[in-house]
Amino acid sequence: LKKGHKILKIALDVPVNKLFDYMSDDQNIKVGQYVKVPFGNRKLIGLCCEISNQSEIDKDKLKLTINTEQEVIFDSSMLKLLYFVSEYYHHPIGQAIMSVIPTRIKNNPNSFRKKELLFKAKANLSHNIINNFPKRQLRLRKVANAILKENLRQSDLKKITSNASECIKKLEELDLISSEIFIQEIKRDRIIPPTLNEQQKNVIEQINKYKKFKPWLVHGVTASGKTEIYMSLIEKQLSNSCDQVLVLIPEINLTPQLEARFQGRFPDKKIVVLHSFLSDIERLDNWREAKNGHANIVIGTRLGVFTPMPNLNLIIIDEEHDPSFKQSEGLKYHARDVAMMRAKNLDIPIVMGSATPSLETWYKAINNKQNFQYLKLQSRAVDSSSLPTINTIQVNDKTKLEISKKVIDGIQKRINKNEQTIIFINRRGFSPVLVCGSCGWVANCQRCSSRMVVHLQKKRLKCHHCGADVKINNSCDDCGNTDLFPLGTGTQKVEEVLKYHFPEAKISRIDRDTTHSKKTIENLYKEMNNRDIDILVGTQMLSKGHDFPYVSLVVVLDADNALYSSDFRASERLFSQLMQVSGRAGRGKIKGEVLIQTVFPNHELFESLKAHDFDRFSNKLINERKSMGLSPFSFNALLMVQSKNLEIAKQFIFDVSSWIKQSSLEEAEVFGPARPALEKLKGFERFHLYIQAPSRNQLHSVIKPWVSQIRQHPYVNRVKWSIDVDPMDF
DNA sequence: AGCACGCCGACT
DNA sequence: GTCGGCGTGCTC
Repeated sequence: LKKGHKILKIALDVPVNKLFDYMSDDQNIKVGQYVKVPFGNRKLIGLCCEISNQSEIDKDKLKLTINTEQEVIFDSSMLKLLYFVSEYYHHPIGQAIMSVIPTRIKNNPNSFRKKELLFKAKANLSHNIINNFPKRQLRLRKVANAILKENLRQSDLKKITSNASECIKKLEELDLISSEIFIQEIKRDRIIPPTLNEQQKNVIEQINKYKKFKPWLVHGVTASGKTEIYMSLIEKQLSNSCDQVLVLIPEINLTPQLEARFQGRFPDKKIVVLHSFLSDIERLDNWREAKNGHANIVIGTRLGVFTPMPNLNLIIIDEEHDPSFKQSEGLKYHARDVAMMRAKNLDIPIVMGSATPSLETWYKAINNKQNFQYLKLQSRAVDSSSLPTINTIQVNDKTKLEISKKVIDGIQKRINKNEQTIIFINRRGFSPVLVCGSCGWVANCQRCSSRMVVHLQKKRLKCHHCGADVKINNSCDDCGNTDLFPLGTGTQKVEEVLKYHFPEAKISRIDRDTTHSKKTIENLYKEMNNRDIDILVGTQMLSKGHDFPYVSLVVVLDADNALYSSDFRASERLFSQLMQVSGRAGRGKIKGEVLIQTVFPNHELFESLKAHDFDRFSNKLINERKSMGLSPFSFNALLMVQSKNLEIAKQFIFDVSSWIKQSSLEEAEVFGPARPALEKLKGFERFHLYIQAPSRNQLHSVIKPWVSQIRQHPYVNRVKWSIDVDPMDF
């Protein structure tokens, strides 16, 4: 090793589970900085993870780094977390690290958001001076007058005249104006915190007793005032100006209202948000505010769990049960579980809240596993709002797709009272498909083994898996018959039936087809709050914690298909969703009612729901899971393999399956290989292999050597494969 | 992953 | 003859 040279261990975005060694003579280089390096015959950007004077690699193979960036991206505690995450989820270290860095830095490490300037008149700028400007320089006068009148934002310059920036330059040369960085004034209407009830106070007091690592589950019915509890805990944690708190929330919940609510509660604290609707540069800006410790409160969706925060001392996870905390592509992490690891590493408390906790968390909490503490809120925070009455409506196979008379009457009653109705359709696996009346042919997707969904008003068929979009044929592909009709209930069809029954009512629909942007969702909430909508028809999106104060009726159609789903989590999800949508009713002063159409009104799920008894149904599910050895009584991983070539996929999955079956006779059970519900997706033939172990340690001790073995398989580069630890959709 | 190398078949 | 298809192997 040359004198003055160091060895850097660098994380690169390549699917090889190791760090790469490079030489550098940069004396100031620090762990966590970005470096550009030659890799093969391309140049890559990577993160310096270790600095050493040793290398296992032949000296003549070691290359020199090209350059390094000043900014330190991750400190050692973040790197420790990322090492752990890479191991836990069996994802290559370099890809794990690189995938959680804001994309903007990767593309252009030196990009900072351009600060907008604000131009101000200096004391010597006066009408007199302006009048003495040369007569011909009308534009200069115009700009000067504007600034004299009031401070001028850079973005407003063009409104005055086209060459305003030249005029500004001139005025600055004449020393008549000054400029400073423009800071958007945020309306900070201080929100006076509501008086807390006894149970809220009790919860807060208990949590505040501990300063060190402790996971808490706050289990409170909808509208029991969980957010106010978070606020109070945050207030306590932010006693110093440099203290930081991380709040993680589900994807759909992050609205400007929430941000405003936090800002109102903490008017003198810096709050930043991190979610997918931000532009890259905004995201980077906010991320940097968190990293340099300026931001006191970081509110983010799942990726937010990887935000560097030097003075983090509390993590809050709202709606802990929400599936959007699990990333399903690339590094398949669960933000809640990563947050647990992070809190443990930092020895700080972590608070999870939900009205319908995930079975896993609930089970851990009530049994104090992993140090978990369980806290329950029994009643709603606002006294006048009581829980809605829940009723089932018996339907049979023939009538289950129709809207029953009781529902129609209920809706009419609300319309008369100027109250609102929400119609919830559990669309999972249920959409209108195109069927041939004479031979029974069904329109399938060409690339996936799924059915095409009918979109009537556009007269098109769409595949909800790959996005394929084709015109509806007027005749059957198989027999040529023209008797094609849509079968099943979709939100559109329900909307049509409702229009027929209530021609005067204002009906809106919320689902994946109507709601691709944040704006439409926000508009919808606005319209609901202005009572511009009478009936809102929608899917799972409706069950995500939004307040609709004028909704007094919630109707659930199509609830049953989850009861006999092959997915063992389907009934947990349905129960949770129904409890959540039920919580949408009667949030204000109006008493709420929930009507559920079902073929099985006596099913335990509906009985528990009617009694608002989460524990009752959860205990039943826990017993089922226990007897079947499912999560949380086992620890699981799912190997997914896909290839355009069926034979290659088959060969690969059967090979690796036989490897693990041989090596894990004692520690784990292996199921499969099997074809998933969607055998073919986007033209790829798919296979799954499911691994189940009685303990976390056993699962990992089986998988770790196996994954290295998989990476040696001759077909590894001919198939797409990945491992999902703690999978959610199996 | 992304790229080069190398081995085959099918073209001006 | 060589162009390009894909299978294989490697990257500090």
